[in-house]
Amino acid sequence: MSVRALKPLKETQTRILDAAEELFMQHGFEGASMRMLTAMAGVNLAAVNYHFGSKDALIEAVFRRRLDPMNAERLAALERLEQEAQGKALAPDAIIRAFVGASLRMIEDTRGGGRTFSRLLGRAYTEPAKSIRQLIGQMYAPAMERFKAAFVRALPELPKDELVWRMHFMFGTLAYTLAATDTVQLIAGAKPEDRYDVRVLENRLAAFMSAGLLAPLTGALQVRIAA
Amino acid sequence: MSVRALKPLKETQTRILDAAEELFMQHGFEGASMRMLTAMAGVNLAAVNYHFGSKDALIEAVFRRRLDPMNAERLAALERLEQEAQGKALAPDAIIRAFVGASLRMIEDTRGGGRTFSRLLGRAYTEPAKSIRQLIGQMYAPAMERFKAAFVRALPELPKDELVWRMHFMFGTLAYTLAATDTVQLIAGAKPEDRYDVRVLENRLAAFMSAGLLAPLTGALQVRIAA
DNA sequence: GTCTATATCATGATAGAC
DNA sequence: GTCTATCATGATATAGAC
Repeated sequence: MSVRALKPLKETQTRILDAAEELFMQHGFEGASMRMLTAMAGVNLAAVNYHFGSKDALIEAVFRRRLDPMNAERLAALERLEQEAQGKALAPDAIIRAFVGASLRMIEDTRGGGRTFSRLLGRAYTEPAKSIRQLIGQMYAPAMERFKAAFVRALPELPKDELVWRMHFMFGTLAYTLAATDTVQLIAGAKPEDRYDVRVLENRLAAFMSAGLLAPLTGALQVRIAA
Repeated sequence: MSVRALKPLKETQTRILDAAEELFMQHGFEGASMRMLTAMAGVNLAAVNYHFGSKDALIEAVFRRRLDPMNAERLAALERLEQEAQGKALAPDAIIRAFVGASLRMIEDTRGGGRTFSRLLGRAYTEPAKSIRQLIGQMYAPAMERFKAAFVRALPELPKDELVWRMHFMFGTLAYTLAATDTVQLIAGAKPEDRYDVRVLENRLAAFMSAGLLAPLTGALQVRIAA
């Protein structure tokens, strides 16, 4: 056994990021103080400023650590679908699953903190602080453009602005589901210690979203198309 | 003109509530300090504690002022529908509109602060502080029970736990839409000063939600029904 | 890289004069 | 009811020893 094994298993930065993830999720970005955070991580109060520069920079690092790989995974899934389709239009349901799957798979990662992060992420979408919403918006922008283009090709008859709204609705459904994973499973009668059955949840979500995305254009909506 | 007209138009409590609504929406509950808040309201720092007792009690008052009438309106709309139907099952779309309409009508109220509150409300659903989610959960509970019962009668063939999930998804769609009213209209190409066309938004939302609620049960979901 | 100690400032709450 | 003044606490950030 090397000497390193006696030291803390994780590097200081990682332990700070893990603690920050947990505490930002529980108490919000303003509610979680650097004192709470460094205490949980088992590091000195000054360590955050040394390694990250400031609390704001730490917040950005927390998101970047998970979001960059997640969006890369999303885009890879979409590109794989498009290659398999060989030029044919994709099924909307498949596009939805490519987008949603990356988020849901993170819920399963209880040990690595992915589940904690997914709840944090769900909350961040409606975070009051403009800087945080901008930050997340920037990280998502490239993936969102690609998925929008895929939906446009899959649903050429759906008006573009209607598509934007429906993508927005789908995003809200996902965000809220991520944020409230604890609440839902209680409502649905599961015990807190139950592991999520992510595949069933993906089926539920995809069914709901697909139907909503493909909803008929009726009434006042159709008037706008005629015009 | 009476002497009263020369004094501030609104009572102190009201002005505090209005300022709190605005600042809680912009900066969150922890981020908005009592100093910011009393400065905006044009009242003394000590006024909050005098009139409400504490910051937490103020938060509760902010929600109660709008949420109690809103849920009463919701329930009244549902009961009116049921009376008109004279025992027949309601259309799911009509139930959805009864629930959603009360929230959306609040968006139109730019002058009275309803729109500000609706954005605050959308964010509060994913608020980290447990006390606030509990507070809102309690205020919503009676209405939620009644609407769930209405959905059960309208969709007897839909399994109960599936209904709970779909109500959850609908709630998320609405919450996110309320929280991001500013973002969406920019995405959709509207100018910030445009007033919302709430009837069109209600049609969009109802179309999406109805389709999602009535989505076919396929694949893994159907396995669960057979079991 | 890690620690202690501290600077500087903002917070929620309250006591007590008016 | 409204004000001023103040308390006790906790916040982020940093300087400087080790």
